[in-house]
Amino acid sequence: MARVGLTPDRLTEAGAELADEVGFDQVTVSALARRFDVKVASLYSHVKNSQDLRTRIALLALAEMADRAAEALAGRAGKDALAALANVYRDYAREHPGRYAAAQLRLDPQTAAASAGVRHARMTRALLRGYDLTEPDQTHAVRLLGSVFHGYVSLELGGGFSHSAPDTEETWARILDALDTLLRNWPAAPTDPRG
Amino acid sequence: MARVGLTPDRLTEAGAELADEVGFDQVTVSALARRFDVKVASLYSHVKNSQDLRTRIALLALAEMADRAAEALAGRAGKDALAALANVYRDYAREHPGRYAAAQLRLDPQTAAASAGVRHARMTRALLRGYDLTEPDQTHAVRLLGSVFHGYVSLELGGGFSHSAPDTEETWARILDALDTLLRNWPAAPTDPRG
DNA sequence: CCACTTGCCTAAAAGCTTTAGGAAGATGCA
DNA sequence: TGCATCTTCCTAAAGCTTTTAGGCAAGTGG
Repeated sequence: MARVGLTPDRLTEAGAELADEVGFDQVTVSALARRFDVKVASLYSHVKNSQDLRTRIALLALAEMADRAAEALAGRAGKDALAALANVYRDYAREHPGRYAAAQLRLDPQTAAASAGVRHARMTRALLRGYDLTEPDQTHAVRLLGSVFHGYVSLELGGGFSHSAPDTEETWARILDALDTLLRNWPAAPTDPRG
Repeated sequence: MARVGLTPDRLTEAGAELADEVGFDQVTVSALARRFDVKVASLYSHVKNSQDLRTRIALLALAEMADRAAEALAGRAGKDALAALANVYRDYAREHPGRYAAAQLRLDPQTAAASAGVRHARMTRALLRGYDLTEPDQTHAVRLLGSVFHGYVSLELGGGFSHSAPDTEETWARILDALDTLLRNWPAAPTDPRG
């Protein structure tokens, strides 16, 4: 009785909040039921199982980040755009660590293809149009940017850079500088080992 | 009866193998007990709890990677050393995905300080002595390398680069090239926004 | 050979996941 | 309004994991 009004979307949203509060791997069907003050089994009418719930949270996070990225990129080009996109990821991870962790969830190919992940790839490619890269190199650059953004954000979030002296703000700025320089002078052909 | 000869080290090693086979997050005290054909409670004499087990696996992975890195760096400098170190991480992650995942486990500061993590940091710094970087920049470069290595490896491992056209081998080579170039011409001061 | 330590065991409580089937609230149609 | 139906949430129950407490037997040392 006293229907609470559960829906897959409400559960996903609440699951995302829970993830940000206690960590993505602590998101459990039980915890979510507790949060709605409802019996555990009730959730299984709205969500297939635990994995399904986690996948939905991942998709939500990817979509939210893509929305932010699209807004940040609008009207920007070159280094401005680079910094804007990079900051979207970093800021999102800081504001929503659980959601960010969710976005790293390995999705099966079909789900991934239907996710906002493809928007991310497209936006990174769009950003690179501000630099002079032809096709094979553009893909390499997309992958480099993805690696740096994800690697930096996850190391920073995991405390990998704590305690050390120059603050991470400074490092972040310098890395964006470096990436911009690199993209503007992308080393052409595979260089000879004895360069 | 029939003592199996459990020790913390044997459990850790077996846990690492299990992680590589079924994924780090599937490493459970129960599964490990099954593997030794022993009752679950028996493991609790050797390992404090589930978290303790996971931490031990993480420390093992960090140490193994550090050993490989030390060997790979011996006698190398410059781009050779850069590629050698980078490949240690990439190869380790491919050979031991579960252990690599374990190495990302967030450790509490004390444990982290006593781990092989500090050797990794030292080796990256040593590698950078082959390039001309003075102190604040050196730290920035350490963080950049850490980000790229970790980011690339984890995206590649997670299938983030699958399906696309230029193969990842090629991209990896180009990224190492790019990093080498970047480190040799590290952009000096914070550049002006309108560079 | 006896005392002691250690290693693995049984037992049990507590939490999470998932399925099956029931009952009350909402909805739709006459 | 009245009744059938569907939906939402519930109880019950089985299975798995974690963790603690206490017991017996296998090695170890004197």
